[in-house]
Amino acid sequence: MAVSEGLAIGALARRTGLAVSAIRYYEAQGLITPWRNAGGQRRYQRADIRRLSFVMIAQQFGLTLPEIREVLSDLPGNRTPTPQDWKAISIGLRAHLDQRIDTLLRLRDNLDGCIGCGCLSLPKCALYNPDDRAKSHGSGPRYLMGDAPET
Amino acid sequence: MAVSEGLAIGALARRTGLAVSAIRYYEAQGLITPWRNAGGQRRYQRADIRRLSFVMIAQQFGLTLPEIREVLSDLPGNRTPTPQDWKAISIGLRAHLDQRIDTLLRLRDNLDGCIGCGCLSLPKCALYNPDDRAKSHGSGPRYLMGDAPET
DNA sequence: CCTTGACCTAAAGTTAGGTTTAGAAATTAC
DNA sequence: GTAATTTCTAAACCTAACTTTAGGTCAAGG
Repeated sequence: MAVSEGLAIGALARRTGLAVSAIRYYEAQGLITPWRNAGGQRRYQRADIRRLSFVMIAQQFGLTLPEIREVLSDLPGNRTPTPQDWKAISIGLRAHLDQRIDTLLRLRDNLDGCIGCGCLSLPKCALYNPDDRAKSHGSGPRYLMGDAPET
Repeated sequence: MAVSEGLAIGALARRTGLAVSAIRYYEAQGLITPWRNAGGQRRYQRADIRRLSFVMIAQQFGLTLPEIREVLSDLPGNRTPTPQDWKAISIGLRAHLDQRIDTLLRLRDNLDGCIGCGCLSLPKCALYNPDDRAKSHGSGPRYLMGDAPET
């Protein structure tokens, strides 16, 4: 009941909408660092609600958990982040998001070209873009190639 | 050597850039249907190069394999797809892509608002958008909520 | 004919991001 | 003070999209 006892994991879960198991998992991934009370239970700061909200938003933008950890590492470790701190890392997110949008717009333009020519798989097809790193994660084929021009 | 013996799986792999194992996997998922030669080996049509190229492109757009199978089911089964057939299903892809882009643009606008206010996690924060289905697949938290206004 | 390389199947392994389970200990509620 | 919740850890399980492995078979070159 004392003011500075912090939130239990269940309370944090209710405040963020995350599952308790997800919060523990994020801790294992280094995204959040609670302290322990006398009985060994995790206790969280109120600022951690915001931290986890940020994690969820960044996931919507397609960041992996290691990437999010990286972004969060720019927050000050020694004090509660201020709105300015959050603003700073949000600008980084914005850059990431812009890049994803650009990639998709490029894909769309290329697809328009392909719709026009009906090709989809010719070597000259603009959808041949080996450098696209917008894929969700770890799977999928290596590159995009195609047919010989005839056929 | 005969004209209509079809491509062996290794040849198809080289033509598409996919791994042999991936092509077999796609078959198991119903994305491609080779026939078998006398010795039981898979043989593919030249049109399958294009089919697999389409699979790869659709994956870049974030479609799952079941979704891609669904899209491909609109191709004629009884004959080799024409450029017009491909054009028709590419237009469907285009719609899917447009929707993804719209979602990201909306997220970006909301993030801009949040950068402005420095909030990121207030209930009134526009990033609270439970209806976003643009997430890559099957994982991630349920909804986005936050902090009480103070703190 | 024989060897080598391509191909076969089935099953297990991989990564990301979690969830579920089991059994025990801490907290809270009455 | 006891019962009902929570929480704890560790390990197993889950899905998607593949890859790897193991133990054989097929096909092509010399």
